[in-house]
Amino acid sequence: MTTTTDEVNGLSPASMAAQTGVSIDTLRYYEREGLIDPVTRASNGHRRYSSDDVLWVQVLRCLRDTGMTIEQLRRYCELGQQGESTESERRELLETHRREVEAQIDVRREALRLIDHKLTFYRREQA
Amino acid sequence: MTTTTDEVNGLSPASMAAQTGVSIDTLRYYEREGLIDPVTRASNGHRRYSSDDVLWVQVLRCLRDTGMTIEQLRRYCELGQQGESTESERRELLETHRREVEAQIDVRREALRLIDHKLTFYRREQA
DNA sequence: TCTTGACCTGGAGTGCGCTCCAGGTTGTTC
DNA sequence: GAACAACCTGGAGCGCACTCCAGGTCAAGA
Repeated sequence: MTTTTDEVNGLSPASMAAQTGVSIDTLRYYEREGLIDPVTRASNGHRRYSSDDVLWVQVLRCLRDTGMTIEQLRRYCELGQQGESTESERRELLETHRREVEAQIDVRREALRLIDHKLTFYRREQA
Repeated sequence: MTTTTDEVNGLSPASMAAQTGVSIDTLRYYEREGLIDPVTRASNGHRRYSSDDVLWVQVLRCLRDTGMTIEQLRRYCELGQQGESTESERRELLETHRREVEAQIDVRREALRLIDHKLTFYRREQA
């Protein structure tokens, strides 16, 4: 993750992968799928990711990690490209996902209860 | 989910699916994969699920819903079949998964923060 | 000049967890 | 006794999100 002088105009794919935790292949895949705007290139055609790209990929990762699908993310990106008129739809999309994430937390809290119940059983057996 | 008199000796696959939220196909799949002990059969060869089966499938569902893989669940089941001597390993497996679930909750809490941040932005724009 | 390494492209392959299908049996209903 | 519904089996197929691959370009170092 050492930033070389080559990277004054953006991060190399390898550095980007290191910074975001998203593999080079996956970064290219996201770009193909329209989840990342076409990345600027160095003179040799290699990608150079901007700091905005870093922030955006971190958002993507956050949303993916919480179960938003590629399809939904693509929709969200499309709306972003279509300008301000789509803001209310984007907001709705996020609000829907927010409820989804809260539901996921509830499921997991319930799971913890069940696991703890089982664990007290195992611990009793072993005492 | 109406319990017919036919089902005094156990639930039909359809009722089981209704009760657990796990499809008939998936129930068979779990049985094939060793996640459910071979289910008792009616005289015509049809499965009859016991109330213990119901409880167990609910546990399976809970663990699956929180990301435990089929492979891990199979391991857990194998240990269960091998008797008391495996209890400490089962406990470890659950404790590991417990930590996993807590990490999932943390990821989701972070996601909520990010989503809320974005939402305040959209709401400000719209005000 | 040759090699090496990081990257490029389009497209094929992979792993997981189901989900569906064809062809068959059984039991009930008209 | 014909039709229908619910189930059975082994095995094929599917959708998703990557992940890998072959074959190529380019720039820097020995």
